Amino acid sequence: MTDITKEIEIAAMEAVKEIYQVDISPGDFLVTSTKKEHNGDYTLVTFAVSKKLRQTPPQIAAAVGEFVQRTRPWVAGVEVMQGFLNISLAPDYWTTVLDHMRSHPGYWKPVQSREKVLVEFASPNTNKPLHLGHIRNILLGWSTYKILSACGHDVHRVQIVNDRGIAICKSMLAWQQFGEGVTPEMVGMKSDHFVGDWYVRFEKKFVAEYKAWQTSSEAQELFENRKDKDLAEADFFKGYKNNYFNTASQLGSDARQLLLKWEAHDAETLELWNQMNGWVYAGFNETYKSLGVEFDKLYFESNTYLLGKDLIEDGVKRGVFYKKEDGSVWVDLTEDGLDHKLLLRSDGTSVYMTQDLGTAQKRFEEFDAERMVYVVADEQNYHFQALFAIMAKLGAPYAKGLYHLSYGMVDLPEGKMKSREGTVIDADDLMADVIEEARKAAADREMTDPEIVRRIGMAALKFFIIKVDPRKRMTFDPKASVDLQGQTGPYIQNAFVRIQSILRKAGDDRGSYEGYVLNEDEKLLLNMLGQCRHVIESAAKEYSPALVANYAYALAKEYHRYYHDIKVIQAETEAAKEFRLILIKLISDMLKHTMDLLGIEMPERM
RNA sequence: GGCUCCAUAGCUCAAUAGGAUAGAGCAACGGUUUUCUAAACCGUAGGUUCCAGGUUCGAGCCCUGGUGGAGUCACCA
Repeated sequence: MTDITKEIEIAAMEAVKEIYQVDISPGDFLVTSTKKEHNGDYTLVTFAVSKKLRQTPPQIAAAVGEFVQRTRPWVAGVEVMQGFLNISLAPDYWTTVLDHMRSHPGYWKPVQSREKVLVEFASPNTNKPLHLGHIRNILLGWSTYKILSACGHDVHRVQIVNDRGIAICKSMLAWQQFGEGVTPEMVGMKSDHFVGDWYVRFEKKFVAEYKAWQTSSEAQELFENRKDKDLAEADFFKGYKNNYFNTASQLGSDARQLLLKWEAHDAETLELWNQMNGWVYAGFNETYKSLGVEFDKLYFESNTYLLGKDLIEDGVKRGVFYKKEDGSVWVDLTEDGLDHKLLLRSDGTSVYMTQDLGTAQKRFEEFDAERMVYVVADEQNYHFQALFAIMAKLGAPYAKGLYHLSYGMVDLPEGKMKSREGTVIDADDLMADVIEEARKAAADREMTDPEIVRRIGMAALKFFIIKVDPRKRMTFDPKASVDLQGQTGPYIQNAFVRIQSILRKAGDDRGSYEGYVLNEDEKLLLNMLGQCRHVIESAAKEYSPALVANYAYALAKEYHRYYHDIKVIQAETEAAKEFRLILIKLISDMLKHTMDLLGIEMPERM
C-alpha cells in the first residue's frame, strides 16, 4: 500500500458502487491531504460526483465515510465537513509507510520511464564573460537535466557556442589594433573578462569615432534630409548608429573585413580568432566549474552555421518551402498563426533559422534522441515557435519532441540590466559576493572552513534564482540574494545540518519502534516525504525546477518546527527515539536529494 | 498596430487538477536560548488576488471585454 491516495479513490469507487449502484472512474473523486486546521490525514472531495449520484455532497461524504470505515482496516476515523470527507488513518498505517521508505531507497523518485533527451543550455557568445542572465539559464538547464534524470531518462547536456560573427571580430580587432600583444596572464586577469574588455574597448572607440563623424558635412547632410523633421539631432544619430557601422565607419569596415577574412579561412585571422576564443573558453570553464555544471557535448556555431541548407533544398523540392524570384527561400507559416519566414538569403547564404534547423537534425541523429529541450530566454519565443512549426512541416520524426523552456529575463530593482550603462551583473563577481557574505556570517559563528562557506554562499544564490517560476520575469535584488535567513538555501541546509548533528550523536544502531503512535507533525512530515515523487513528476512535466525548490523549502520549514518542539535523543520512550531517528534520517536524505536536483550542495556542519 | 506572455500583502515570491478561512520570506513590532548548534522557533500587523462582467455547488486559476507592463514582429543572432 504505497499510494494511499489511490487506495482511497478505489475505496470510494467501491462505496459508490455498493451504495448507489453506479460505476464511476477513479478520477471522478479528488483526494488531497487534509488542511492543517481540520482533523484527518486525507480528504475526499465529493462535489464532482454529486450530480451523477443525485445526492448532496455531504450525503455522499457521509455514506462513503461509513463504508470505508467499515471495510478498510487502515481507516481509523472519518469526519464530514460539507462535501469534504476527512479520513484519519490508523497508527500502524504510518509505521508501515516508514518501513516502506526505509527499505526502498528510491521511493522518492517518480515512476521511471526511459527516453533519450537532450537539454541545451548556457549557449553563450564568446565576446563577453557570463552574466546574471546566464546564471538563470544555466541553473534551469542543469536542474532540468537532474530532474529528468531522476525520472529515469537518459539525458545529455549540450550547448551551442556562438563563437563566430561580428561580435567576436570586434574584440579581435580592438586587441589587434591597440593590444600590443598583451595577454590575460600579463595583466593578471581572468581570460574571458580580458576578452570582454577588448569588446568594450572597441565599443568606446567606435562611439568616439561616431561622435566625431556626426559633425562632418556628410553626417549633417543626412540629418538635414531625415524623413521625420521633428526628430532631434541626438535622437536621429541614436537611431542611425547601426547604419553608420555598416556604411561610413572605418572601425565597422575593419571589423567586417575581419569577418570576411575569417569566412575565407585566412590563416592569420583564424589564429587570432582561436587565441581570443581560447581565452574565453578557459574563463567560461572556470565559471562552469564554480557553478558546478558540466556538459556532454559542445556544438560550435563555426561548425554548424553552414548546416541546414540540404534541409532547405529538400523542402523546396517537396514544395514545403517556396523560392522568390530573387532566389531567396521562404516558408509560409500563416496556417500556424505566424508569418512568412526567410530561410535562405537571395545570395544563397543561411540565416539563424537555417542553422538551427540543421543543428537540430544533426543532434537528433548523433544522439538518436526522442526529445530535446532548449533552455533559451523568452525573447526568442517567436523564433522557437517558427522553428518547431517548420520542423513539423518538414515531417521531422522528432518534431513532437521539441520543447522551448522559455524563461523570463532577470531584472534588477532599478530595472533592466543594460550593458551600455554598465549595470550588467557579472557571474563571477556575483558568486564572489555571495561567498564573501557567507564568510562574514560564518565568522560570527566561528566557522571558517572555506568549502562550507562556499556551499552556503552558492546555496543562497542558486536557491534565490531557482525558487521562482521559470516562465516569470524575476527581480534580482543583490542584497536579498545574499540573505542567509528565511526562505533561502542556507535555511534548508541548516535543517539538514541539524539532523546530521543529531545522527552523529545517536550512532548507527537502530532498534525497534513497534507500537509507536505518531503525533500530528510526524504524520505531516511522513506525508510530505511521500509527496516528493509527485512533485518531481510535476516539475519534469512542467519543466519547473521551482516546484522542487519550494518543496524542499516547505519540508525544511516543517522540520525546523518539529526540531523545536520534539526531542529525539531524549525522547519519552525508546520506541519514539528509534522512530524519530529513522524519520529524520529520511528527511535529511530527502533534503539532500531535492537540493541536488537543483545543483545545490549540502554542508555537514555550519 | 498584429501576435505572445505577465499582473496576488509595502517588497520578493507561493498557492496540487477549479476545492475548505489565498500562504511563506523580507522589512516593522513583541516574545523564546545553562538547548539534539538561534543561519532556528512562536506571536502581532499587513489582501477588493489590476478593473468589469460571465461559467460553476465552488474562481487567484476557466471564458469575454477593458487597463497597465514586458517581449516580439530584420536578407541580425
